Order: sequence, then C-alpha cells, then structure tokens
Amino acid sequence: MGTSQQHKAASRAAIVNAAAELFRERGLEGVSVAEVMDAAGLTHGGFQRHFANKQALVAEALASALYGAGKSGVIEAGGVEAFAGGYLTKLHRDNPGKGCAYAALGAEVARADPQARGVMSDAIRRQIEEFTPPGADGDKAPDAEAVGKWAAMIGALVLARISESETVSEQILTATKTFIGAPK
Amino acid sequence: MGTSQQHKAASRAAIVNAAAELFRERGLEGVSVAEVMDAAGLTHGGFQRHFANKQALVAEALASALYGAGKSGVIEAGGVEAFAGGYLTKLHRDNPGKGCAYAALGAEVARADPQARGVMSDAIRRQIEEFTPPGADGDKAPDAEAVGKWAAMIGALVLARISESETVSEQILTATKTFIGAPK
DNA sequence: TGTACATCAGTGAACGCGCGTTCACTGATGTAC
DNA sequence: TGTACATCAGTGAACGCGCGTTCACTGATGTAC
Repeated sequence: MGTSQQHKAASRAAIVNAAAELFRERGLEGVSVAEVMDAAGLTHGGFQRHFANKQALVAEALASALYGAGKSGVIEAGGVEAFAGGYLTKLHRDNPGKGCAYAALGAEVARADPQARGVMSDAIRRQIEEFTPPGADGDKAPDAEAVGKWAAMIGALVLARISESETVSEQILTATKTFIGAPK
Repeated sequence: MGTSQQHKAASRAAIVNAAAELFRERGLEGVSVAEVMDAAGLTHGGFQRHFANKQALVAEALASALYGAGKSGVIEAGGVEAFAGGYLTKLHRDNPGKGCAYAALGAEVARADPQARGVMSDAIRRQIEEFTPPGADGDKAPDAEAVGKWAAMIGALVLARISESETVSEQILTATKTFIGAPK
C-alpha cells in the first residue's frame, strides 16, 4: 500500500467514519477494534498506526458523530422546533448509526473514560451556550424552553427505540413532536 | 449453607438487588457476573443455581429497577410535574444505581437481547397507557404534554450526567425543571 | 534520468487477560423410616 | 425421638473464547545521490 500521506489520511478517515457509525449502532463496548478495521477495509493489525488505543478512537469517533459531515453542528435557539421535526422520525429511530450520538451513546459516554466524556461534554456545553442569550455571560441562564425541548427530543428517541410495539413507539414520537410544537 | 428455601430466596433477592444497582451504575456490559455475585456476598460459581445465564439476570434486574422496592411504578398523568421535581436533582444525577433505569440503561437496552428489551418495553407501554385518557382504547393518543415532559426528564438527566461542568449540568437540570413546570 | 536505500502503512500471527459458563465437590438441611 | 440418607445451595478450580494490544515482516512510496 505504500506510505503516501494521502493514503494514510484516507485510511484514517475510513476508520473514524466506520467507528462513528458502528459505535452508534451497537454501543462502544459492542464493537471491537477488529470490526471497525474490517468495516474500514483494513486488518486489525494496522490499528496502532493510526490510534494509540481504542479509547483514542472512541474520542475521535464521537467528535466525528457530533461535528462531522452532514451534521449542522449546534441547533440555533430559534430553530429547535424545526430541528425536532426531522429528529423525531421513524427514519432517525431506525438508523442510529447515522443519527444523534446523545441518544445512541449518552449514558454510556457518561460512564466512559475522561477523554471520550470530555468530547461529548464539550459538545453539550457549546449547545447550551447557543441556547443562552448574549449579554454579561457570567452565569446567565440558558433559554429553558430550548433546553427542555432539546432534552425531550433525546429522551423521546431513546424511549421510541426501546419500544417493541410500533404503535407505542410512534405514539412517543408523535406526542413529543406535538408537545415541542414541531412541524408535522 | 444448606438448602433452605428461605435462604435461597434471600440469596436470589440479594443477587437481583446487587445487579439492579451495579448495572445502572456501570452498564450491562460493564459489570461481570462475578462482580454481581461478590456484591451479593456469594462466589460466582453459585450463579447458575439461580439464573440460567447473564441475560436472565439482566431481565430480572431491569424488572427490579423498574418496578421494585422504592419505585412508585408508573407516574400518574396528572403528577408528572411533581415527579420531575424530585427526578431532576443532583442527588438523582449522582446516584444512578438507585435511579431511573431509562436514563441509565435505555440506549443499551434498546440494543440488548429480546428478553431484556421486552421488560423495559412493557414498562414503557404501561407508562404510556397511564398517560392515555380512558375511553374507546382502540388507538387513542396519549397526553402529549405528559409524554413530552416525561421524555424531557429522561433526556435532561442523561445530558446532565455527561456534563463535566457542574455549572452546565445544573443549568440543564434547572432549565428542564422550569420548562416542565416542576416545583422548585 | 537512474539507482540504491530508508521509511512506514498495512498484514497476519501471537500474547495475556477477563469474561461467561461448567463441574466435581462439600456440608447443612430436611425427609424417610 | 433417633438415625440414615437424599437433596441441593454454595464453593473454587477450570474451560473456551473474544478482546485489546504487540510485533516481526512485507512491499510500495519517496528521497538521496
């Protein structure tokens, strides 16, 4: 394969993308390094050329899932309702690998090593800042409505994914959309 | 130790209680059978006298966490706000082992085997039913406000547990309490 | 421009280790007589 | 009531297995001259 920096960067990106998707689908502990490398089209032996250990990959994969391609970054305070309209859907519920990292991995990341937790913690901080009106930024409180609606979106997606009953699952999504005031 | 049925029942309860707490603290995959047995004051070899395998223990532990001692069972539709007042607290945030199983294990259970997922799925169905006004129960929709507030509680607790910043973490809890209309 | 060499991304085998699970054994309980 | 026996909860050692990680090796790349 050679040693080209371009090739190496492409391999690294493939590893991170595969990890970001697999971790959201099956959990941080539910995916092995070998599975990630295989999904990236490589063998597991080359892993250490890109990452010191699995923890480092988890941190990068989380950053990719939170900020990466196709992500709008943070939700604007005025746009929570519109965002919820696309978020609380069957498509999102049934495709965790391409979806919200908080809903897929939140509780697991809260228990993870500081490196991984720090990445997600920072993303939350940025989102809360976006929900906080500008001014003397000492300890100004965020917009309670925006924060509450954001939390409801995440909680509803978790509950909808647990439900084995399609009826109940859809009731959760629909009720939460109505509650938030999302476009139908 | 003998063979007394009382002793056996007590041992089984100790195992389930230890598991319900440890799983919520460290995740289903983050706790070994040996650790659960040790916490229950037994050695791991005796595990199979009580459960066929770890999956069966997970299912029982989830049921215990969802319905067990100290749990009020389901939230009444009219009482979501009052429930949220005690739920969105630092005490609850910092003691997942004694707290809400949806917030601690929800995403992980959604990916778990059908036995474990079924237990939590049933608990959600019951809660949604409680949020549904009586009548011709064909497919009547649940109270969107109650469902949305319930989802917000769970999502907010997950986010508050990820946040490394005490300030941000408390802002999430406080904002969500305000949004829900919970007593301060 | 050609040639010899150093670099290093990627391979595939191997390593400890912890896990869930199994099993021969022990000894207190409870029953049969 | 007393005695012999069967039961089985619990013990502790052992088992495969998959995991994260390590490492000698390969061969294409890119550089030095």
